[in-house]
Amino acid sequence: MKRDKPKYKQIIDAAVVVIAENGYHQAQVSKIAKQAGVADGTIYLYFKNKEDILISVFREKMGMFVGKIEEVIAGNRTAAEKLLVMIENHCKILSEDHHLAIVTQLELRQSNKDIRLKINEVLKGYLLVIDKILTEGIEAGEFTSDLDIRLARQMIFGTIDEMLTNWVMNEQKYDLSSQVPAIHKLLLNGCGFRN
Amino acid sequence: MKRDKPKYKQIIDAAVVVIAENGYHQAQVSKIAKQAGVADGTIYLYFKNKEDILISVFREKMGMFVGKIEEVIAGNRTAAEKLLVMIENHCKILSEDHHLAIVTQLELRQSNKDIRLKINEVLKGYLLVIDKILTEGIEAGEFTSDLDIRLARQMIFGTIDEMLTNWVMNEQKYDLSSQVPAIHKLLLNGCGFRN
Amino acid sequence: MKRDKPKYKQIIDAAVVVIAENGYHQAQVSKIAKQAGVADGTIYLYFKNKEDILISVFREKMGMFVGKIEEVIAGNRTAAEKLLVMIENHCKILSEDHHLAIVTQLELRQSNKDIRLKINEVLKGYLLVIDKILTEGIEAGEFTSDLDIRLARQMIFGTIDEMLTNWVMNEQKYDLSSQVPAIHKLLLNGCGFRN
Amino acid sequence: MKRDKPKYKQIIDAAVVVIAENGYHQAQVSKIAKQAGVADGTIYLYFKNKEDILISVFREKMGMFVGKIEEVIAGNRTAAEKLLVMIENHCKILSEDHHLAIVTQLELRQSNKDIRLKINEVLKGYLLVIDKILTEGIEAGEFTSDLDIRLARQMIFGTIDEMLTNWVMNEQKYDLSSQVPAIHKLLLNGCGFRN
DNA sequence: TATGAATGAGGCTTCATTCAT
DNA sequence: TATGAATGAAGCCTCATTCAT
Repeated sequence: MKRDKPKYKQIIDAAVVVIAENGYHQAQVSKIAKQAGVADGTIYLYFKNKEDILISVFREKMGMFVGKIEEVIAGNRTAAEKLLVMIENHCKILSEDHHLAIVTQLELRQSNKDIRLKINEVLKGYLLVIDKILTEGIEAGEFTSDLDIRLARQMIFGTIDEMLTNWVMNEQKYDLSSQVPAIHKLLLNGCGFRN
Repeated sequence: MKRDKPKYKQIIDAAVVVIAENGYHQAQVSKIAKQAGVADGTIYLYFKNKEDILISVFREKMGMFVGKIEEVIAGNRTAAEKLLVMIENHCKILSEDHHLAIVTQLELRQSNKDIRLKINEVLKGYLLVIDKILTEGIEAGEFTSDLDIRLARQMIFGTIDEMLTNWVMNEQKYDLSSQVPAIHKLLLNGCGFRN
Repeated sequence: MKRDKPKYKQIIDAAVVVIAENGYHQAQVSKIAKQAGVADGTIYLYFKNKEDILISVFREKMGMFVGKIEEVIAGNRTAAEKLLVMIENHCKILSEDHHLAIVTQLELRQSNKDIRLKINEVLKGYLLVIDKILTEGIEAGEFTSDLDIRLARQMIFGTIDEMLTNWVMNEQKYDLSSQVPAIHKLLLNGCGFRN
Repeated sequence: MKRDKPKYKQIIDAAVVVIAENGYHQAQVSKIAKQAGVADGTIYLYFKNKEDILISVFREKMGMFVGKIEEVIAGNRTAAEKLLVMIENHCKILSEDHHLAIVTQLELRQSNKDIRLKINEVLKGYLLVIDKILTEGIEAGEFTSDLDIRLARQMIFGTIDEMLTNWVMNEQKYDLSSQVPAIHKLLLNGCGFRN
């Protein structure tokens, strides 16, 4: 499998660096190849085309992302706690990788509709995690029973995303983690939380 | 003033149609000119360059937008009511202009950093409306007094934006207005609403 | 006759200023119209097209030029004296009109072959003055009798032209008139002068 | 080094042909590529932009030019002889390459100020050759000791240039070489030659 | 005569992708 | 597998000229 070979990951990582440092529209295949230390043509032994690189970037990084979040969530019992560690870890991962933060919050959004549709496919894993927390929360009586899961999910995802995008656009100047409790509380309230 | 001449608006409207129907990256100046019923060169009597067209589209439409919302809000007393009519009208305007919905929620986001920075300038007007509602709500005791206005604004804007983007990406198949009360309730709860 | 109307000269003079200050390729018709204080379309009531403006600039200015030189030459007796006052006056006219110097020595040379052929037609008047001096000089025994008039004319014109172009390219920093005696002597020697 | 690769010279030569046959302003990059037998994009692997092609044409050809002249001059002893072979060879090279003659005498002069400044840099090599001949001639007593080298250089260069331009504008109809002795004599006289 | 808004043709350059080695 | 030289399609913008007023 190509995805297991070292050059595959090498190219993905190079793409993240190049996109973060040059911007989406200035991330030419030749720049990515140079950053990865391979020839332009070599890229095409591992990826079908440029679009495939971009989607793969998102899939690989987001996969790691969702995996990590599912892992940490598992160690908690209540929906409220799970929501908290989800937000905490989301913020933590992006805080620790500034390049990745720029790429996912700003640059990859400039891609065209086709690519964004495929990115949305990848995002579904994250949305499922949210849905699961919401379902559990309702069942456990933590959240109001008339909660519209789809809308609540949009609130949770939209709020976190907006907060992160603002943070990145402000050049990641302030500390993200200090905002987590307040955001958590806003979202819990939104979901009609009572304990 | 050029902005008052009929051809200015004619070109802006043509741009919205062309971008919505062809996508951001396929919206060539020549297509916009053709749609507007003018020669290519005529575009440049009213706009400095292509970037200027795109920013102007956003500014004109968003300006109308914020103006409309400020207007309808003025007729209401409580922050909760104001928030409701704001969401209602936001949804109503986009529901009535599918092309505009596609352009603002999907296509213009593909623009480069320069254009997006200018678009963000325009968006500030909308964010100020939200802030005003929040401040009034806190002062009136409708919202919890320890509400972080910046985070609450990010929640409100992020949630509405995410809801709208989902709606547009689902090809505007379902009715937006029916979701407004539930979203309104989610956001009110988030703000610690009590009456 | 159009050439006698005030706007004709007004446009010619505007063209000299615009070309000198902006360069040949940046001298748009609209700039010339603005400088002349007329509308773009008015230009075309006095000139067939842009090429006609440029050729007219050269014809009007060069005509004045050759007229002036013929006039001052007439007051002298020997070919050597005539050559001297010709060079003196050529330098004097350009020294007194920096814009004209830039236009004739640098900018109009960027015109295409068609225009340059027509400019050469105008230049013939100047070359005839040189030829006349040379013929008189030979007949009077001042110049060597085996002088090839065509080549000598090329030497005289080429030398003066090169000197002037160097002066203009050096931003007219040094005094032209002080070089006249030395250039005069070089050219007289070239013609085999003896008195 | 790109300049040593065969395609570099191939494109330079194609540019000379295209400019000579179509004129400076009709020498599109695509025409040059076609004449060179390469794709349009290939041009940009060897040249930064169109301006770079034009300057390179002049530098390569003029470099060859000055090199050749320095070479043949070296085999002569007196300044008068050196001046003669310089003129002879200048005429010979252009006589043997009609395209190059058109390009250097007529077409490249239509370029804008930036390009001409860079062309002038290249020309300095030629002017230095002239200066060296003049200095040697004065030291050897062949030329008058009060000769102003700068003005004499302007005479020599201006005269040769004017003669060549006339020849090219007359469509190279007459034989250049037959004029060389007379021009040589004119210039020697101008320099106060005595042997 | 005078205006000036409108026209529309034309070319340099980038960059994803291929393929001979 | 790996290379990297070569390809070629595609679009923004300028500006001389016209013509309805």
